[in-house]
Amino acid sequence: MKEIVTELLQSALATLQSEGTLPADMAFAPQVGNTKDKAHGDYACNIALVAAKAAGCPPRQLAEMLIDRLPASSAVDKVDIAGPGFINFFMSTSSAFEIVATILDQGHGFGRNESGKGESVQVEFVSANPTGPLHVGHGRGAAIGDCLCRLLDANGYKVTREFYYNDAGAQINNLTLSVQARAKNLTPDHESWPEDGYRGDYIIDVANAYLAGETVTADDREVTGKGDPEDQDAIRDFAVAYLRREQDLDLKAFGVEFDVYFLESSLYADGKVEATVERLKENGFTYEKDGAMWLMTTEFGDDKDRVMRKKDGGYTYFLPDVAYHLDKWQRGFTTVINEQGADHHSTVTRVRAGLQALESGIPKGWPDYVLHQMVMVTRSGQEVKISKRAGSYVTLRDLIDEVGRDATRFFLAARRVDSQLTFDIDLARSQTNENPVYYIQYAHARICSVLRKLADEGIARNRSECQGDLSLLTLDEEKDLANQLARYPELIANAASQREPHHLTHYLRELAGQFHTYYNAHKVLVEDQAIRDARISLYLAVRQVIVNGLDLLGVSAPEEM
RNA sequence: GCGCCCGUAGCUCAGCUGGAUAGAGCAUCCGCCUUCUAAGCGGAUGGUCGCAGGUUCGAGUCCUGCCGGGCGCGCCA
Repeated sequence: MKEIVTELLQSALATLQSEGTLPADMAFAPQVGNTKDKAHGDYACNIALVAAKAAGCPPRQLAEMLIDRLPASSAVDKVDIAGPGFINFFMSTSSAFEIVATILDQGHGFGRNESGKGESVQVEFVSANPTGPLHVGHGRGAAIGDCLCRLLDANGYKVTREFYYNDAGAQINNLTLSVQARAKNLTPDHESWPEDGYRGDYIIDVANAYLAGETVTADDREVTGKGDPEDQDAIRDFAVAYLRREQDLDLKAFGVEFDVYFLESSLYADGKVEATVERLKENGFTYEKDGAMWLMTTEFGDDKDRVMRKKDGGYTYFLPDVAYHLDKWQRGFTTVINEQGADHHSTVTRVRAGLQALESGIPKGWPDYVLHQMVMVTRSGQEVKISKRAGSYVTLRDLIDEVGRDATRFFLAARRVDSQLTFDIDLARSQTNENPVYYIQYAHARICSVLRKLADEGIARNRSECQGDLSLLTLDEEKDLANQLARYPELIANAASQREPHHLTHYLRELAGQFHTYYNAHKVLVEDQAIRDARISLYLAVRQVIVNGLDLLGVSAPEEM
């Protein structure tokens, strides 16, 4: 619909250019927007204000000339000039409902497009260290990352979900020492408790399982506890496997699946870390100082150079990170999105700098980052403290167990990634209209309920069949609904390209609201069968879009509540 | 101190690449079930968009400086 208006305007602009009113050597791209106020019609365009200077006449006068040159279209009822020179389009009622047939025809495909042309995109998200269960912050990353993947898929991209498993380095040693300490029955207040050790109770569970000789089976490995509190290698292997299994279970409970688990240790095993170091040295961006090897990241916009190899010979986390991203590039991903917590934002410049220093033809701003801000959890208006090191924190699993997967996913994806998120447990649990998840699901269930009622009367409606004369749909609520439905494909395109999944939650809340309004104001199962059939078609279209939208969020659409 | 993010109704938040009179939900107040699920709907109240400048036909949106909050500033990740 919006495309039609755009085409009409383009035609009129071209005419004005050929007439010499507008310069022929300039390009004019009319922006057609949705109106906020119905008095302004269905669509509005500001091109007359934008191009007024080029035309050398007042905006309103230019608008008038444009309107005179708009080709005739049955989709447009009326065109007005308003305010300083906006062109308002009032679409015909009949054209507004064409979307209903389109939706029912396309079904689950409605809203999807092929703009990605099958390009391979990799999204890395969660990537939690195997040093503890996933917490709410990881949950936000999982909800956003997974929704982003679904959105990209809906836009015709070939998506690879990847989890970077940091199974080497200092934090793993720290984990090993912590489990060892617990295996020796030490408590965090003991004088020989490891400095910065993980104090959480889950470490006790790991230690006990290790001592008991339990066998843990994670998705990619199976390890049996050796039971020897002195064998650090055995403890490390067991602890990593144990926590990896826990995270697998957390993610499964959340309904998030990854295509690739990439092990940091494999970068060492495959010589990719060394190769990266060599390359950086060859390119002349390294130097020795204070017994360490530094990378000249300041050459690429960092505020200071960074240590890449420590005095003790080990690498800092960011060197393997660079090797890892080179590997991503070499695997052919021209678009890579890293979804992380904003507390890691300092890595962005570093990793990009390291990649530039490789001089491997990687573009400057590569890869993309989506950084989400912190999550605060509240219960009864009180903040529930999250402190991983201290061990008293809300795990993702706790949340899922308490409020359910649907509400957890929805709430964690419902805010702009840029702003901090308050997760209100009471709200997420509530089964009232304050809770957007239930509100939306209820709209879906209501439609299903009406269809059941209809079926009881012996009338079966195929979920994808458009029946009835849509021209009988003349109510304001019906047109509003149709317009909202028509907006969906554009929303999917924008949410993906802007990497802003939260738009989806807001859209669905609005759609559900409009549906409830309509449902309450007008009965659908009316005597007049022609009207009934047309309204049911509209219902089916609403249901389809709710299903499609919730699916992109990974939230279920129950048929009854 | 430096860097990044945020500041919109009493509360939680939208505001789509600057566009018309700034929008929802909750809370508060007033209404609606002999009608397809009241887990719902309608109406009312509620704002100097943190503050001050600047850019332009037009700024919640862009720029600068302050104020307030979060995060980061490791040879941790």
